[in-house]
Amino acid sequence: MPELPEVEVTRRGLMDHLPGRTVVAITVSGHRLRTPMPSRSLHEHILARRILTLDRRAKYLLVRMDSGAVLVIHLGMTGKLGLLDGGEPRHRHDHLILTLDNGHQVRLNDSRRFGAVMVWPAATAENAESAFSAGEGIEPLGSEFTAAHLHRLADRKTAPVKSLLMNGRLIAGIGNIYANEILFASRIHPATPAGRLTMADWRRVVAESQRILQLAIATGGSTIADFLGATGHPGYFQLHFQAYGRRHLPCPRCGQPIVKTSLTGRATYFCPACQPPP
DNA sequence: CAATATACCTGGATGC
DNA sequence: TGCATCCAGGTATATT
Repeated sequence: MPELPEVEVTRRGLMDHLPGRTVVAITVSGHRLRTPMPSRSLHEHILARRILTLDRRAKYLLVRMDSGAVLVIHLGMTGKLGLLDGGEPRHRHDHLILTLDNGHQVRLNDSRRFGAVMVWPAATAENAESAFSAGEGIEPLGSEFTAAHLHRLADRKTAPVKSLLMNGRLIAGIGNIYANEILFASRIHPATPAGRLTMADWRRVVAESQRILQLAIATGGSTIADFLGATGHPGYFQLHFQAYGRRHLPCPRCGQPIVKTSLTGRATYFCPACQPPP
């Protein structure tokens, strides 16, 4: 579910309520997510600690504790972080529950269990974070995200430009929905070999990525099945979709029916007229 | 090294 | 209504 905008919306929602709070109880489900739930580390390094702030890197949320330890949460495909009053019954697929000193709870609910929870203990957190961050791509809303940089990244690459946009080791946070939307707005066919894009193409990709991701954040992210921000509000960016999920519907620009294909195993939507094949 | 396949899971939609 | 099948926002690993 969640790509960069949904994770950022979640982060902002939690920022209003978590900093300053102390974690007074931790409950985990018996299940493993993409990685085993680090129950021991959670109790050793997160329990009884105060939350300082929350950051985001790629699609990961970093919850920074006053001890210097960091709780890292990834939402996978179906993960949601919700803020609850507390006292509510445990729900199916609640895999991590942090109870705060004001009685409220933060719950990670993830039916498909593709999410992940990790803990970086204070003693090694700096190294862990550098290593982690080095493995993630550049931030689309950061200063490194320039046409020149992308042009260099794509040099001589024959993989489809859509795959490059979605390759988290090169570019962080762009998943299937936003890759489709960005390429539609940039008028670039998703299957175009990445190395064939011109500087002018990349300038459009940069501008449209920033515009679309920021608009998505401002509208609360995309709610397709059941994404809710931390405060329980749905997102509305799906109302702005121009291509994603619109097979057979008219292209908002020229009226031709949107086509759906599969690229690298992912659903791919585009307008055959506005995004001519390479 | 790059492209592709597969695996991890549940649940909703669709079709018979 | 029941059952089988397909599909889904992500990512790591193995295999060509």
